Amino acid sequence: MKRRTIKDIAKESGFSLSTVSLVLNNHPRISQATRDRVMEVVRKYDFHPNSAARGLASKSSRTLSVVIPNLSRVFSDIYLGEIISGIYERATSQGYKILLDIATAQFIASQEYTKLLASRRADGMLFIASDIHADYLHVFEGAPYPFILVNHLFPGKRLNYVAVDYASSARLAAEHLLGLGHRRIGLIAGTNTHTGLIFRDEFLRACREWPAGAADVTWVDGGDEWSQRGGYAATAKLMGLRPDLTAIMAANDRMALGAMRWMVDHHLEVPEDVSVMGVDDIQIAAYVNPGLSTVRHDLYQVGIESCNRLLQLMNGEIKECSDLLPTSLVVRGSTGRVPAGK
Amino acid sequence: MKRRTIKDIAKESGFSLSTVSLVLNNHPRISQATRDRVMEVVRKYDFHPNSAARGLASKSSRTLSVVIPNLSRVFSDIYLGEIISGIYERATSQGYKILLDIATAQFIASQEYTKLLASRRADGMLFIASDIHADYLHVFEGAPYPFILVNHLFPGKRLNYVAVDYASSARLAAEHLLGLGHRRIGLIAGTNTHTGLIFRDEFLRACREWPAGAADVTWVDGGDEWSQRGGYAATAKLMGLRPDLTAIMAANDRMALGAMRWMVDHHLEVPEDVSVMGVDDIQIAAYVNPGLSTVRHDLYQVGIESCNRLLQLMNGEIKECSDLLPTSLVVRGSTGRVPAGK
DNA sequence: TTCATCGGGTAAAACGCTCGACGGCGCAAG
DNA sequence: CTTGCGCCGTCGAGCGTTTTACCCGATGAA
Repeated sequence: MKRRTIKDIAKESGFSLSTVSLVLNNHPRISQATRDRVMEVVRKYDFHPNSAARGLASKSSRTLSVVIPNLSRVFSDIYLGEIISGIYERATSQGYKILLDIATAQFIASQEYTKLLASRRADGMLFIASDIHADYLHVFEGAPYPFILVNHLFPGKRLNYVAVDYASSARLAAEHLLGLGHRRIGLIAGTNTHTGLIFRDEFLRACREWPAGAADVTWVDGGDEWSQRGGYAATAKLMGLRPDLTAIMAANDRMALGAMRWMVDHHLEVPEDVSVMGVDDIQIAAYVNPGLSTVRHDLYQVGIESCNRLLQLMNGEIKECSDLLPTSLVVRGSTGRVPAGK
Repeated sequence: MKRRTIKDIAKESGFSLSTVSLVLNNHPRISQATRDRVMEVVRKYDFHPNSAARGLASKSSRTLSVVIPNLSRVFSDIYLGEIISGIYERATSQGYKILLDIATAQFIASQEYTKLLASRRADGMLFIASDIHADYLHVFEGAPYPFILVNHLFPGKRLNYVAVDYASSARLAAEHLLGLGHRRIGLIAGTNTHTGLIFRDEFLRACREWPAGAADVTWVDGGDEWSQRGGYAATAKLMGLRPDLTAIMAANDRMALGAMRWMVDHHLEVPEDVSVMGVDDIQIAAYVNPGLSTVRHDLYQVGIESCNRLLQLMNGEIKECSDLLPTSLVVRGSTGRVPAGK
């Protein structure tokens, strides 16, 4: 069966090639009557224009590249799911498709991130995969291609980004704990991303400069995967170092859940003995017992916004972008006033 | 900055257009000397051939469409992640890219699944998103396009598929529990997929026909999301109906974890009071306490194999495919002999 | 010496669509 | 009755590759 082309539609409908093309692209130049006649034939043959030909002629692939990290359990991370859903929603609504890539060693080594754009396979790129070591991204400085770092940023590099405001999260969290009277706090940080470092540093700063008296913060690394396991191990370490801690602050909810689990396993009550706080407000945070106090990061919104910005970059509406999205405190049962006499 | 084309490379290297093209496609026709001369220029300009033009001329997009379900927390399902990783690995190794789509209502309603292939945006489709209601897939019967159902199947429809052998899983699980002496078993089934139904029916059959005496199986639905929450609720229901159950069989590990959680909350020991068993062998199954006995489903392999089959379908090596992948029993601590006197 | 063969390269016709330039026609204004 | 202008539609020149013939010169056999 021969594949149909726009030519067949033209012949059958009695109009010219160009007319059919214009109809298919909803060009206002064409009258409703003509449009109807053409569409009738289009529908009759269930015709769909060849996208390669379209891409070639129009110089646009109507495709966005999305690069996700190569963590073993990457998909199990709700974090990513939310972002991708947001991106998908936005991209689809604008007629764009999503080309998915995983930032494997191979992907990086063969510079696929450049090829994708240079070969026009994708019109722009949303990079969710960066950690602190992604120096190769410097090729995107100076914006040779529409490129956005999603929920990450590199201080000092001129790379477009859309991210949650981790510094503000750190402040909200610190103020909450300090306000409850905590002065000996354990911090489980993520140090393999710049956003993680920003969070840590701002949290430490806020605790140091608290008007009602500085807090004593001990911090440890929660591991590169920001996982429950990592949080558990980090908590063990913290409590070993400082058994007198009254609060644990984890840089994300999953690590916080690990911390809570450690408390249960060691017969410590949350928040009576130790308060535990996370960041992100993942779905399960509301369901654990006690509910996890956290700072809400709207990752879906990050996805939406990144995609928006990328589209704007692509059609020249903006030249660069460095958005920080607001966060908000979510107080649940896992944090409480510092125990009397502690 | 003008975009370079193959023409520029031809001019600069002193060869013809066709020669450059042949070089770029590793055609044996060209001598090593020529190849080197051309590649030198290619590298000098960091040239990457336009993929739309390629696609148009070669009639292949070198892209595979992957459609995933529209569950709210779909990405948090390790199940999907494993499959996609497998697909990605295989596709990439063959020079194919992945076009990701989510089976939203919109996606279905606008028949994107057809458009994608008809417009040649993708050369083939891997459909992971099907549930029992996906009747619209009938358009793929008779193989108008390379299409494979991943880890699902529709009895009675001639649709290609690659799936884990759920019937064999059911038998392995049943034999394990029956062999331990259990005769009053609660089954948490998933009924929104055909594979789920196959599992349930085969499990019931195996229990009915057990040589050493049929078991009494009570089954309930675990909910459409096959989630921990669903498993928890289903367990509550089962234990309400039949407080004398000695074993709970869940159609996947996540529901089994929900069941174990219910036991903990109700001060029942696993497996001393009640044995609990799952299916899939997700990563966490080995880490819970006690370890979850389960039937191992190698979802990564399902991804690899589906992609393999799709590629074979695409280049005509096979005409259809209905693969069932083997499963194996994994015994951990959550199942034990039926309690004495019960 | 002649001629078939072959390795290695080239010319040029697709591939199927977009879009800017162009033009015919009818109607209102001059 | 011209002229000008808008509205609708058409012409046709690309877009950047792939790929099928075809060509040419060297080589070896007859």
